[in-house]
Amino acid sequence: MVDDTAPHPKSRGAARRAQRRGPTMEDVAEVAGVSRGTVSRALNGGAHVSPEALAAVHDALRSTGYVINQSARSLVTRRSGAVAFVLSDAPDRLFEDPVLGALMRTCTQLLAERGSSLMLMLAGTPQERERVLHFARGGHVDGVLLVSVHDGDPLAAQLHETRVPVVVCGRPPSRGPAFPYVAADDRDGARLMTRHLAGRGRRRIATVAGPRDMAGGAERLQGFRDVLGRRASRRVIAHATAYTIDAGRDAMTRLLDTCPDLDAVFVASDLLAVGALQALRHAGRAVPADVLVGGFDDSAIAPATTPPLTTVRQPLPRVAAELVEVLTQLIAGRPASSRVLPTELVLRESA
Amino acid sequence: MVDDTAPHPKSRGAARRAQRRGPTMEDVAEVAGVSRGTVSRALNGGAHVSPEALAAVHDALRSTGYVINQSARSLVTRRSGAVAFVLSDAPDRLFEDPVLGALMRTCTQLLAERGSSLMLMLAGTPQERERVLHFARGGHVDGVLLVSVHDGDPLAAQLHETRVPVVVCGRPPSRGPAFPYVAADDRDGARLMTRHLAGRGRRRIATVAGPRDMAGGAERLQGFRDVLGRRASRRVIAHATAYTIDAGRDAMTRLLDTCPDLDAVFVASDLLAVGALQALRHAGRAVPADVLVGGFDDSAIAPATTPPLTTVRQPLPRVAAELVEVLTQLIAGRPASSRVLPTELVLRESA
DNA sequence: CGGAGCAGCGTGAGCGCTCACAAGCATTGG
DNA sequence: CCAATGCTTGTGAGCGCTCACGCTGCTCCG
Repeated sequence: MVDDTAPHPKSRGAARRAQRRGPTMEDVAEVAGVSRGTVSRALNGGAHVSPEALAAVHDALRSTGYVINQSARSLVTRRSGAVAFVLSDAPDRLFEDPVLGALMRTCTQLLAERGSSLMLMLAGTPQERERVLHFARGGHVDGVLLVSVHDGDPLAAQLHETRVPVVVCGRPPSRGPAFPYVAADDRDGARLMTRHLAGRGRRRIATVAGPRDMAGGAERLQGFRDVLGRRASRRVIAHATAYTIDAGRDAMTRLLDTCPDLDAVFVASDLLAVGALQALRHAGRAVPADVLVGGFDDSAIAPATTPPLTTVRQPLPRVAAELVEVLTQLIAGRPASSRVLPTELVLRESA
Repeated sequence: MVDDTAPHPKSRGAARRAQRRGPTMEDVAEVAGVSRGTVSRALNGGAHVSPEALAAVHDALRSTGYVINQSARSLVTRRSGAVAFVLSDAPDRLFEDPVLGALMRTCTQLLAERGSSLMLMLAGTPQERERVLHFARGGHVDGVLLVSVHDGDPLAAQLHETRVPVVVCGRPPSRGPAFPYVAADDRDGARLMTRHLAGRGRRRIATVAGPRDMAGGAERLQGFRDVLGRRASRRVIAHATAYTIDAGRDAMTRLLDTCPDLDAVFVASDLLAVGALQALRHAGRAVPADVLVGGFDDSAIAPATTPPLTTVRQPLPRVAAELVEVLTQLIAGRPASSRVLPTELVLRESA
């Protein structure tokens, strides 16, 4: 025997009711003894609703276990309630860097407080980029948080055309579209660290700089130069090809080659510094005795290196907060401007 | 018939065009010279559509720049096209562990291939958990990927009541709801490592086990015991309180206290091992000369420790693939069973 | 004391899509 | 040569919500 209460695959019409779909606004209205419109108003801030009606609606909400149908709402409001967190870097980045994790986590939290959700999207390949664009154009997301943008990234320009609100995390390339951005003060942070290194009496200070095609790295290098002036010769600068441990090791190895007498090194990110420490150890240089090492980010890995890494703290929670704030403003149609947040030196044992 | 120049009281048509909303399916249909229905069919697999109509629709799609309105579609299909990636652990976890990053990345990619997106949701606090439940009940997500579940996590049971498809990553608690899960073979991996340690002639082998309230950790401990038998006394086991560097350091410190003569240690995760290495260094024990250290996960940090960490590889890309596969099956209404994937030993210098 | 103004509420008209249905047409077999 | 069959297509009816509008009944001022 077939249990006729079981949802039959074909008979949509009638069985639909039988199928457990949640209560609708109409159901809530009936229970509360008001109309759909009043329930809707109550749900959206409660303006122009009498206290009694409001209370009745809230009771009904609870007793029916009503959950709003976001699709129906989005259909008319044209707001999806979601934000894309777009990683335009090579996918490996997410794989390693704790900074990204921290950022995502805080953004997710703050977005949730505002009733929005975070959609993770990768944009490393052309197809992935096309998908992001598609989402933006189709209104599947209300805004985009663009993370780790390289110079010449085609996504930024294309995103600009969709007219979807975009905020960039970190300083964006100078020649891309002028999106508002939120960044730590990379240049000043680099100055802080370089000054610290010089202040410890080191004479031959080198740097492992970030990838050439990322604006944040350029800022950090500039800060380094600000302090060292002409002493910041080519010889003491090695560019990493990416923000990874391996790239840090490679760059440090090159540096030891071009500048064997270095006695301090400012490394443009903690992850790079992990690699740099490896290279130094491999070369038999003691840290901090022979060589002082300073990182950047104060990511979760910094206290765990050998020796613990002296670094420059990016106020990541604040970066996330401002990112969400700026994007929220933009989504609400209000203009918003870029923000640069102060950094601070965190002293540990490596320098 | 209808005089379209006549000012119809509610003539939205004209105003709509003025508002620059994207083209709708109706627009595409008009351009293609077919009906809405045909466009819809063409978009959804193209069954029962003539080749000519299909071609016309595709041209029209391109020329109009049409993007489907996901809300409208979801409203009727009751499919959101999104999956929640729920982190039920303390938020810090995401902050640190590269394993999670790798998992998220691969899941995002694979989900995208299937036309779905990944929503990151935290579930550390009661409010956050409520939000996840709300999403599940409201159909805002088609399914849930539940990561790092503790024993007694209330979310799992509540999620079960919503009848939303759920897949657990890692072995779930034994007494929770019986969701399908995808996990690495923790027990066998632990055996592999323990045998390796014993095979190198070490006599006093200890272990830093995972938190007591997580099933995966229990499995790893069991594998350790399988090999060591009665030698796996209480004295050689220290439980970490979480999968973090700090917890690893603490546990290792305790271990050195209760079992000063240990000459090898199996640490239940790479992140814990980073902490353990610190503690050993601090205690003046050389690795691997005095103490062999074996980790678990083969996360991005493993090759970067000092010395590079010998560990057990979890096939993370496969875990992610199976996770997505199982969830897809479940969402399609097909039953799916749990999967346990093989692990392998990765030899580096620490053991 | 009458009407303007307004808060509170209900109603109708969609938002853009999918799905069932029926109609149209070509193909095939009896 | 017509009925039966199957493929292709168009159409109507919503999915559950918001929003503009209009109605009611009250307050308040001229």
